[in-house]
Amino acid sequence: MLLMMMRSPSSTQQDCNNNPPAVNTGLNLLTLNSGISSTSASDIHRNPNNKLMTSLQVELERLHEENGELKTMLDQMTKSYSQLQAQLLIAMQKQAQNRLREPIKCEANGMLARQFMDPRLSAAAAIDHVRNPSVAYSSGKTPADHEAFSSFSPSNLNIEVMSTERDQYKRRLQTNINCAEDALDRSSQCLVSPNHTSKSSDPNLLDDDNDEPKSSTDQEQVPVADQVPFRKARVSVRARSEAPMISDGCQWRKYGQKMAKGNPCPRAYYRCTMAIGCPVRKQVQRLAEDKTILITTYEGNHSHPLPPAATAMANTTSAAAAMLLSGSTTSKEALQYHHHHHLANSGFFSNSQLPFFASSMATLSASAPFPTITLDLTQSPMQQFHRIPPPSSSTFPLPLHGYPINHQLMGGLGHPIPAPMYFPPNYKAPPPPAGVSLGGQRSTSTHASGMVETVSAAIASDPNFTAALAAALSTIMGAPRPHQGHQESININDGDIANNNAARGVVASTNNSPPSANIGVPPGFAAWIPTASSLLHHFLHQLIIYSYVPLGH
DNA sequence: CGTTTTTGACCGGCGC
DNA sequence: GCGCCGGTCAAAAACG
Repeated sequence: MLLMMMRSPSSTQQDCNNNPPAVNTGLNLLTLNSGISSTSASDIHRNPNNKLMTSLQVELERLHEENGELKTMLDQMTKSYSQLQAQLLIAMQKQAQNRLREPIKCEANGMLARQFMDPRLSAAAAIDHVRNPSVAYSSGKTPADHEAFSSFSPSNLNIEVMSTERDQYKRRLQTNINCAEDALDRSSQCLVSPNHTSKSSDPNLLDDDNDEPKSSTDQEQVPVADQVPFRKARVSVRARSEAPMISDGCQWRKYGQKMAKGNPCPRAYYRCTMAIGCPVRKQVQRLAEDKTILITTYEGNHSHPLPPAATAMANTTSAAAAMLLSGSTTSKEALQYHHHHHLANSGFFSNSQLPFFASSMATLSASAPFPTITLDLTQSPMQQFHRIPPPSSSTFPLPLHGYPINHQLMGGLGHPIPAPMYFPPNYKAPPPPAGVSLGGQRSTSTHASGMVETVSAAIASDPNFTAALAAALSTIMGAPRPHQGHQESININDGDIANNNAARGVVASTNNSPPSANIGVPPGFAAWIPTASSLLHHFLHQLIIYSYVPLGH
């Protein structure tokens, strides 16, 4: 597309004018090409070599930059598209299995694991699991990806899927399942209804305003995505900071401030201003008990390309939200990770490959109105070691590399918080620098991904986790089957996630990939365990990556 | 002068 | 219905 515009500026400009400026890149290219045509006419005659070359070089540089932006936007659009197709696939599988199985029964405690299920996210995980083993942290795609993926056409599935989803929704209502219908927010995740995707590729259509059905016809034809409930997830980050706001790589504009009940410190509301219509918002408030702790709560997914500094953060929050919504960690009562148990039983500390690290805690809160995952970066390892998870949340330890100290996050208060350094998602942490005190732990070179494996294995090896996972997945699949044992199913032993065939990447935030040969998903329940496990796996990986995000801009 | 922040008003959800 | 509360809006002020 860019080449065409370069070769034929006039026709391109006309094309851009003919089309409504739904896509931002169209406007950018229009400006770019206008610049080319305006500078070339007179300058060629005056100074045919120098000026022309200079202007061409400048324009070429701009072209490269915008090309990169276009690629990013295309990635996002492709991501949404793949998620939609995943949704279709899982709906078809559901239909096939629902015909063979009995209706879903509620759990004994009344809290359905399904409460935090978003079938679309799980479906995205599932299809990614099937499509590509190397999907987890790869945002790059090849033309072969799209070509192969395009063969996975949903067009012939639409009618059947929609009827299935409708029936499923009715059944859900009839069984009085509290499925969080009251907390719809389709904009908070990069998922759109099929009609949206088919009509436009503009990522801005993920906004709230575009979620409403345009007509009764649309409502009839697309009842699935518009009616299936969608939980709004939040990701909260606790960090010690004297600054009024922790810089996370994005640009924010304050649009409100309120005094929250029970807290003398006001709560500030920020909106992302990196793109018009970006739905992402965040709240910043100091903890009432400890005013040195800053609580930043993120909500929504960005509808625009992010700077490198913000990418990891966004991936983290997105992955956390996706994980929360996907139900991989299930409900508050159903699953509590007592990390003492993990530490004792999984060799969490005894692993000789683990260096000194600052531990962080991720707390999954099921409290209304929104499920929230809290990343606590304020506590020292020992504090967390003795910390008791709140009864309404699920907590598990998150090891974060402890060198060097993040003074921005810590606010100079002496708690070892991971250093803010940005690395690409598939980055492997370098070995600790020589001379770094490991606090009594053995000093070895450790990769972040290796730590992910350890923690993931620790969590996944918990029988409670597996049981809850089985319950959660069973709600997706329709009915549980006796799985083949989590240890066999969860094969997390390779630091390179892309090569891990057992735990294949599956989070909504990063999932564009070429499909694998085995398109069909095995209907067995055991096949789904690695998928959910990889969600957890990915989440942990992202959390560790987040510990390297640079602060400040 | 354009952008950002401030701040009171407004709105919707929820409980009583 | 009323009040409380969280969240958002928007006009005015402040800022660069």
